Amino acid sequence: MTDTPILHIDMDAFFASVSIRHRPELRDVPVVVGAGGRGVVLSATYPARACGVRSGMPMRRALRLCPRAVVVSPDSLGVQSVSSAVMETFRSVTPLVRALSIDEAFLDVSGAARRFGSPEQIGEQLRARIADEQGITCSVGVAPITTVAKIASELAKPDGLLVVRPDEVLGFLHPLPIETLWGVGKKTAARLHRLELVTVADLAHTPVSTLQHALGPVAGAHLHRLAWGAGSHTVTPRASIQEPERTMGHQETFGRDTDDPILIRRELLRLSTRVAARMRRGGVVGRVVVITVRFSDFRTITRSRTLRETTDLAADIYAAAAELFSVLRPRARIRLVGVRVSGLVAAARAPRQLVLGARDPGWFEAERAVDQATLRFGSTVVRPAALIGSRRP
DNA sequence: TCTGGGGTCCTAGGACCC
DNA sequence: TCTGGGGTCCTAGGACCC
Repeated sequence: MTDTPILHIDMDAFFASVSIRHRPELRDVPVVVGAGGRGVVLSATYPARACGVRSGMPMRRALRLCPRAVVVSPDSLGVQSVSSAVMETFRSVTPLVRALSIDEAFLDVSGAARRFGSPEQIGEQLRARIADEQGITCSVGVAPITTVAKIASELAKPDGLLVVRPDEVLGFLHPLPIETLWGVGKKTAARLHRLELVTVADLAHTPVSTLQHALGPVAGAHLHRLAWGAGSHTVTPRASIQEPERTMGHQETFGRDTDDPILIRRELLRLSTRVAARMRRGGVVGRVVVITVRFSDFRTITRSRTLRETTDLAADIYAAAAELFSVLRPRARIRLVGVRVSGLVAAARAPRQLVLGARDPGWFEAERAVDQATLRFGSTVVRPAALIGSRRP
């Protein structure tokens, strides 16, 4: 046992680093990863950041700030396979790995001390291995609790490692600005600033009731605990069968705002088809269909419908999505539509209801055949008739 | 400077049931 | 006649994270 067993490991500028690995001549050039047109910056190398480019920024603005930047499309990079390889490297040290996103994970290394050394040594070994095997750098936070390890890795960036020992936790946390805490974004920070709270110490020494009044009972109590160094002392890997993802969805911004209902319905069908295929691949079914509509003024609404039975069929998902859209009667032009299914459960565990007049089982067969054909021949081979010959605007 | 796409979790009101 | 309290589900929106 060690007293600082939690590692948080975070790749440095992940997408941008992978693009440099592919094209070493870009090493000292500003590189911006993202889609063109109306996209935003996914990731930028440090030379690009020196020009003021930040992730989340509209691409157009980034290129205005840094006209000589090289733009790389994220699709071409194969980041998923790099991510999988990195996670495998983590698992070679401990089974207690929890991926938080494509490029970061928590590790509990308390059981790995005898084979690999102290948490700090393990962190350095993993950094060296990832640099060696993947050609990218990462940063590591080492702490007794998850929340603190996460902050430590952020402060260690780029290409660093930071250890926070148990007796250092409060001394480490309290001088930090409140925005550093996980879950404190723009709006929450603004509310706290109105109470003249600036540092984590300020937060810690404010009565819980005051925070709850400002932020709500759950968020207020949660932040107060975080300010006193609360967090998990261990890491539970996600067991995909018992704990499937809770929602799955896709959305897409049109190249140009539109009010053409045929175009919009066609897009809803395309998105429904993608979501359903992914659900079947993941072995999940769901009951709640949610559509998202974003208007040209960026106002965004959602509409949802709970189905009588769970499904993983595009036909069901699209039927609900189209029905939800048809009652909207939007007046403004539309910028984006999305389709999402929530209330997901593992298909094997879903209650099988025998309903009178139940759906023709032919649908199951048809959509599974599509899955098979797609697997063998690619996604353009089989698709709904309404999508044939269509190009997105 | 005109703002992506993938998610998670919380809140709050109303329906409905006991 | 003017009135309860709790629990759960559904729906919509919002904040946040990467």
